[in-house]
Amino acid sequence: MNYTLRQLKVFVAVSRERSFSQAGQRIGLSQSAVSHSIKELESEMGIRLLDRTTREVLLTEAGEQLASRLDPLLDELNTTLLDVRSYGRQRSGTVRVAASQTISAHLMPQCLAAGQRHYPDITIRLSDRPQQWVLQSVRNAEVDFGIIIGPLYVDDLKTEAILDEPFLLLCRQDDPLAQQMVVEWQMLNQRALVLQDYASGSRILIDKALQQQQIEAQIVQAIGHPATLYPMVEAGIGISILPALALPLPQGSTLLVRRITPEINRSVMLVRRKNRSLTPAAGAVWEEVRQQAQLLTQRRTETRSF
Amino acid sequence: MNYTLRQLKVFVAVSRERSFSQAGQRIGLSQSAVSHSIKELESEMGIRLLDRTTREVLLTEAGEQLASRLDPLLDELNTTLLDVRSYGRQRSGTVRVAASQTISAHLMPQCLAAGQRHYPDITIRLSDRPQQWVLQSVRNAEVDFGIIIGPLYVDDLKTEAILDEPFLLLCRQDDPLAQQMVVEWQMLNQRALVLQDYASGSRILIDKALQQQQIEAQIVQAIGHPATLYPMVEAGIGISILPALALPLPQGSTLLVRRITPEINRSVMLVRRKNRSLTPAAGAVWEEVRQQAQLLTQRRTETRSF
DNA sequence: CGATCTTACGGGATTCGTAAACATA
DNA sequence: TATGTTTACGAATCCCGTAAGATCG
Repeated sequence: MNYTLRQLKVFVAVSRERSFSQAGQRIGLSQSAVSHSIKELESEMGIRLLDRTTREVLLTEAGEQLASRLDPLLDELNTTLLDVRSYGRQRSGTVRVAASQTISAHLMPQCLAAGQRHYPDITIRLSDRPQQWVLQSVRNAEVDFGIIIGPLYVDDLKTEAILDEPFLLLCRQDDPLAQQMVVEWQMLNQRALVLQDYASGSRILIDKALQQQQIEAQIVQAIGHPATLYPMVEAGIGISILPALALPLPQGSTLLVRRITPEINRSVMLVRRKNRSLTPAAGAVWEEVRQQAQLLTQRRTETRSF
Repeated sequence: MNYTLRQLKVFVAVSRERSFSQAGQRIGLSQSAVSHSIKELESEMGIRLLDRTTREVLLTEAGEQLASRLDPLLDELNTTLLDVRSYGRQRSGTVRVAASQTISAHLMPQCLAAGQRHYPDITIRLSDRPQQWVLQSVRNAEVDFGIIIGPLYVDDLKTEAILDEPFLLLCRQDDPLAQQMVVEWQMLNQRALVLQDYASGSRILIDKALQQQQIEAQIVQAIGHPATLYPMVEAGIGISILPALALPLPQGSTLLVRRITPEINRSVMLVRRKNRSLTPAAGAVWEEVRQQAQLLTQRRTETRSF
């Protein structure tokens, strides 16, 4: 059986209007096209559906039966398609994002705010977790997407770097290194370091940098949360290395920040399941985060700060 | 919104098969056609419905939603169309036929038998009524069609003559007219006639014939049912004029039948509402009656009887 | 490297509209 | 005769299939 949706729509239109020409006008077809469609539908049904004279168009018994059943069906079909389409346009629902702690604390707040502003109907649920958990959450589809620290190769997920920034030195004002505007990695040799632990994606990058620069590391503390670094350094337990995102320093801090050369960068990366579409809402949030990161980069370039 | 039934069918097929090529094979389309259909549907929906790699095809959230709602809908749509089509092919149900009494008694029995044989699922309900009631029943759609006696012009109904037959003379063996094989109308002048009443369509035709032949009518009895004519004539109350269909004579009758010249014909006509389709079953019965009439004509010609 | 989807493009079927023919009240 | 449907036919569109290209595992 080979019927067309158009034929059915035409038939329903005619059965409502009781006129070929008016039905055609209603659905944007010429009278002849309507006639042809009906004729073909009848031929495929093997039965006359409409009794037509020049004065009136009447439904046959079969036509009556078809029209009465087709009418609500086509309606529901249309509703279904409209629903799905509106779902496609829809920017609402809950979007789950997982991010490591530095990012959660320093990039996400702006993103959440901007997200609320642009998409009032989207609820963003942010989970701050160790980097490895973030990846796992993405793999398990527990979250729509994640934000991690790179460079990092994850070949079963789709990643996109959205921000590049240098690692910086954090020290007290009375530290010898404070004298220089730019510090060399070598100068960190044998110095006591307070670093984040491996829950942070940054830590492994710092390890790699120290190794590459052949610094003998004296890591006196490995901290879980980056905010704890400040009081540690302030207390003179050691100096620290932190990413630009950890700035600005907390209110009233007397610590100093210095560039380190050669510059070692880390990147912030969005990550999501490979070959899987995001929900429309998640897609919107993904874009929002990317834009916020881009905005941050711009602002840094303009002010020549980190 | 401009979606095609084919696109929807293709999508449902793909969502079931989880493969473009297999879906294509299933519904008789090439892989590329499937791809194109899906792409177009997605573009019209404004959202990706399927996440596809070379290894697997997965439904997105929107796709899942669409597929789950579309699947039963298309099923029901198909069922509806099949129902109507089978109704079109269907030769069952009740067909209501109205016929005047002569016809009910002498043509319809064979038609009913043949109808039962050819269409065991069709129930034919025959109503025998005066001619005027037959027409009214057809107009009111109380019956699917009627059978009347003509010639008769009915311009608000559609008529079709299916049988022509002469009026014949009915008399006793000892009647003077019995001597002749062919009787002239003139010979009926001043004779006592026993005729049907005006409930029969024939009566008015006989009146007309008598008038045309300038016969002075001496109608001694006007009978309701034709079967009553025989005992009347047998009893010597008068002679009668009856249509060929009223033959053969009842068992054991001693009466004779003679042609009358010039031959005056009546016709049997099918009649139904103008510009209205018959139900399939009624159409089948209509054809059956016509064929039976044709068969009767043939048999008469072959046997050279009336 | 094999299996699968996507894209490009030519050909064929479908379908549309104009206009004339036809039918009916 | 006026209104509305059917038919004929040229034209535009749509859709399919082949085949080459791209991608993923």
